[in-house]
Parts: sequence; C-alpha cells; structure tokens
Amino acid sequence: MAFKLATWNINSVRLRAGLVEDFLNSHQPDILCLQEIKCMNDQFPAKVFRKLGYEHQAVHGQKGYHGVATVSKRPIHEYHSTDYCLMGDTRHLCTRFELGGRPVDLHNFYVPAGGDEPDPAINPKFDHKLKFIEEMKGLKSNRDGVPGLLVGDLNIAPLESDVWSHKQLLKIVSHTPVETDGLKDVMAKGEWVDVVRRHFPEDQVLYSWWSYRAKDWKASNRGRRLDHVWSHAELADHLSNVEIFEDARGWEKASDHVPVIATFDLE
DNA sequence: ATGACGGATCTAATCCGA
Repeated sequence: MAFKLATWNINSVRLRAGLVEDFLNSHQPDILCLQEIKCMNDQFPAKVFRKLGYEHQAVHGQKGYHGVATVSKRPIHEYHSTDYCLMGDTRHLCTRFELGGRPVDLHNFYVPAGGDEPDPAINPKFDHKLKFIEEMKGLKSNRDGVPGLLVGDLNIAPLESDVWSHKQLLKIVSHTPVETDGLKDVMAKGEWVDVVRRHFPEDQVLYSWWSYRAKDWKASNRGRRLDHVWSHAELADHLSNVEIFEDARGWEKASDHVPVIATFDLE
C-alpha cells in the first residue's frame, strides 16, 4: 500500500484554494498538511477539498495569521492541538491515522518565523522562535508505541545545502547556528529521521521557499529549504519517493513555498 | 540585488512574513 503525504505553506488558503485543488488533482496525495491558512475555522474552504475526496479534515485556524489544517482521504481517528509557548496562536495540529493496520500520529507545524534580528535579548520574535524549538525537543517520534510523522514549515534551513549561500546566511534568521543546532537537537532528541535527506544526497542543494522580493525567483534562485518531512525510523525504512514540487512556485499567484511530498510503501 | 513583494485587516496604512 503506497501512502503519499504532502506539506505546503499555502500563504492564505482562501486566496489559493484553486491552486490547492490543482495540486490535489495532479499529485493525489493521501494527506495534505497546510500552513499559514490565515483564516478562521469557519472560513476554511472545506467543500472545495471535500468534493475531491478529501472528506476528512482537521482545521486549527485564527483570524489573519498563522493557522494549520490537515485534509485527508483517509479517516482521521482523533486530533488535537498543542499550544506551544502558551501564546494562544495556531501553529500545531496532531492528527491520528491508521497506516498498515497501526495507529500513526501526524504532527503539522508552523514554527514562528523569528523576525529580523537574530538576538533574543532585543527581538521578542526570535526569543519566541528559540523557545518554540526548545519545547519541540520534548516531542518523540514514538509515543507509547505510536510512531510519528512530523511535517510543516519549520522556518529553519538546517544544512549548508539547504540555502543559496551558507556563508551569507549565517547571521540571517532561519540559518543562524543557534537555530540550525536547535533543530538538529529536536531531531536527535526525538529520534526523528529527515526523510527528504534520506532520499536526496546530503550535499544536493534543495529549496522549498523562494522570496517574493526577487524580480525573477527562478533566475536569482536564492532559496531555502524551510519545509520538512520527518518520520520515525521504522516508517523511514519504508520511504519510496520524495518530491519537491518546484513548478508550483511558477504558478500564477503562487505561494512563496512549494509542496514537499513523501511516499511510503507500507506492505 | 535580503528587500526589490505580497497577504490580511475595522479599505488605508500598518503589521507581518523569512
């Protein structure tokens, strides 16, 4: 049984419901995790996705900012959100599925961007980001025997090959050592496997985000890999394919992030 | 050439993203 999982920071799901529709039709993932839906739960375009077969949906939104949602062709057995840093914002959603006869928890994250200045003493947004990452270190890939998947916009590009210039970005929020070390620590402590890097060589340059501010995103190609798919080691052993769907960045009215897709072969 | 844009909001100028 092939199981296809996708994550996409959509940067307003109401504005881009049509793009999501095109993506679901072309790639047919079993489950899609969205970030930055930027709407309240009752404004989520549920019908658009339901008519394509994504009838199981969990939405955790708020007005104007942030917000995460998971839509699925497979039943969602239960779901909950955790209020990281007790900020009352909408940055996490855990949905439980059954895969190959076993329960699996899927964590959908939108980690704080962190503002401009990479100094927690003078920038509260960066302080929030570091505390959020610190709290994520307590999340294990196996909880009470239930293996996990962790996806989303983690707003950190951990490796040198995850940015267009390692040297030039060392002091830029998303690639500072305190962030990249922090994210690697989240991975190590929780025993998570970065399945995108399991599939692609460590030194292959990979991006999932390109700034809106470039005149020509493709020509300048100054991207970062901010969107991630992690899994428990046993699930990672069943990984069959990974795709970063770059074409979506060139679509009309594109999000600045593109979908990242992992396929697992479970029996 | 890392802000050059773009989204949401008490529709006009402001906050936010990364």
